[in-house]
Amino acid sequence: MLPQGTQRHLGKHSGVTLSLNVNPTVESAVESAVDHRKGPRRRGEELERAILTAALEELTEVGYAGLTMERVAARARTSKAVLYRRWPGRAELVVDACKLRAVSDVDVPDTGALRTDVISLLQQVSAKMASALGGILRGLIAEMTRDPDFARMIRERVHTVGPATIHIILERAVERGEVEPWILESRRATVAIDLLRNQFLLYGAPVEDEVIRDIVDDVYLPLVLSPAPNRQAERALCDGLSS
Amino acid sequence: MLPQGTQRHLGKHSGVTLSLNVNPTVESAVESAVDHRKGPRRRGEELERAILTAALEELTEVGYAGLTMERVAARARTSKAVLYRRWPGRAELVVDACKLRAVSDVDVPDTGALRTDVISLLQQVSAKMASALGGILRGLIAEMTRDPDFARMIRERVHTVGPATIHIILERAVERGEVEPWILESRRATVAIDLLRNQFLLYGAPVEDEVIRDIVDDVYLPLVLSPAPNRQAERALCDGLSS
DNA sequence: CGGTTAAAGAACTGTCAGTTCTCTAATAGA
DNA sequence: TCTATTAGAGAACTGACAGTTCTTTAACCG
Repeated sequence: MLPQGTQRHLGKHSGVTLSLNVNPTVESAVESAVDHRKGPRRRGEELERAILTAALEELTEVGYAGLTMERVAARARTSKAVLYRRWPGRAELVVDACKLRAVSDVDVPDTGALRTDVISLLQQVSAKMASALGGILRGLIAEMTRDPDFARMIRERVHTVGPATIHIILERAVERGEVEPWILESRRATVAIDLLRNQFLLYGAPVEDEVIRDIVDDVYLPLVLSPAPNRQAERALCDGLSS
Repeated sequence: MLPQGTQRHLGKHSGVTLSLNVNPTVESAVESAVDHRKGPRRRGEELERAILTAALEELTEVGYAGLTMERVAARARTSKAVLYRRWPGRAELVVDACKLRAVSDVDVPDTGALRTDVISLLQQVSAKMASALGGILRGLIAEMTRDPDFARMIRERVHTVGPATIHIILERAVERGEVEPWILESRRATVAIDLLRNQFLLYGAPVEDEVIRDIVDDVYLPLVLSPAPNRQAERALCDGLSS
């Protein structure tokens, strides 16, 4: 309505009003209707934690696409300007929020056999997808798909499930002689995680144990295990051991 | 500012203004400043095609996430209300726009051998991803990831690359004896397309022929071809045939 | 205590979703 | 041809939000 420049003039008008200390009743009435800036303020880490926590709560409720700076600020009971002093935009804020919560962290299984390692890993990831984090993950994966820059940011700054974890598992399998070393450089290495992600995105969570075993036994193990004279017999032996 | 109800009153005021036909100069000045509703109008299919074309152009320039009803309407030189008379929201408009352009259509290859069929299909898809459609595809895949309802809408109403096409190819391979019938029901069937999509989403377009051959020869064929006494010898034979 | 920094809140401009209203170009039917 | 109906085009509206600027004043430090 009025140009931005005239705000200063209005501020001076407020100053004039505040000079009416001779009548406390009038001053309180004016202040109550206009300005609420008095009160305890947070600074530094305490404030940032409150903001990141609010962001995570918004992520859980509305996903990445639905998250707004305005609502994060309101939830954290701070002002948008405070957010923009620290984070240039939504993406950076969300990345930091995910780091706080360790959204993507999993334990590296070490069961002594490749099959059970991979099944354990996929089960961990599936459980995470089925938790309150599932919606966050879906939104993050979608945004990574849409925006390669965001994907890079997440990969660089947030530890992600995938290549790193699966490679550790495969390295151990190589040491045990279950897998040949060239598999580590092959596209085959990450197929299990690729298919699990696919399943999650197409059919939602939870991904049942049966599906996980199918991915591992039907697709992944035939791809990565060292050649054997009779593959079907080997599979039957694995099934027997797991029962 | 004023309640919606008072619009009617303003309209009546306009009517009063238009009654000043006795002075054409005054009327032209008032009309030029107020209302531009005179002029030829499109109806039916011509109008819908203009809208869908505008939507496709916006999709190409800004992707799904950046597309707005307001800008589609402006680009099609129509009003938002006209859009909302036909489509409840963005998603439905975009789905119809993609149908118009046959965004996802590919020809089903029939080369006489599974390997060359699959390579041809993946090359077709890769070329499409590298075209102006690549950005549209990226945006659509992201939105399908984010919103399962949107994914269902796309799958039901737009012919999509993937399961259907690969199944036709596999059925022919079954008839030729290259593939056993149980593969059609297995998760293995769609692994090639899954990995191609992965490659596109992680590393962009184009997906090089070398990568496609890697996906097919290293991962897919070992998974789906009928067992043979010596797989390596068979692979060498295929390589020889393609040279 | 005084000066500086930055938090909290207000206010601003512009864009957009979704909606309602008005004027009037098309169309259909008598 | 005329009349009534439909719907297109544009205007205007409310509310939400991005990003920004300004003001007041709570913290903090020397």
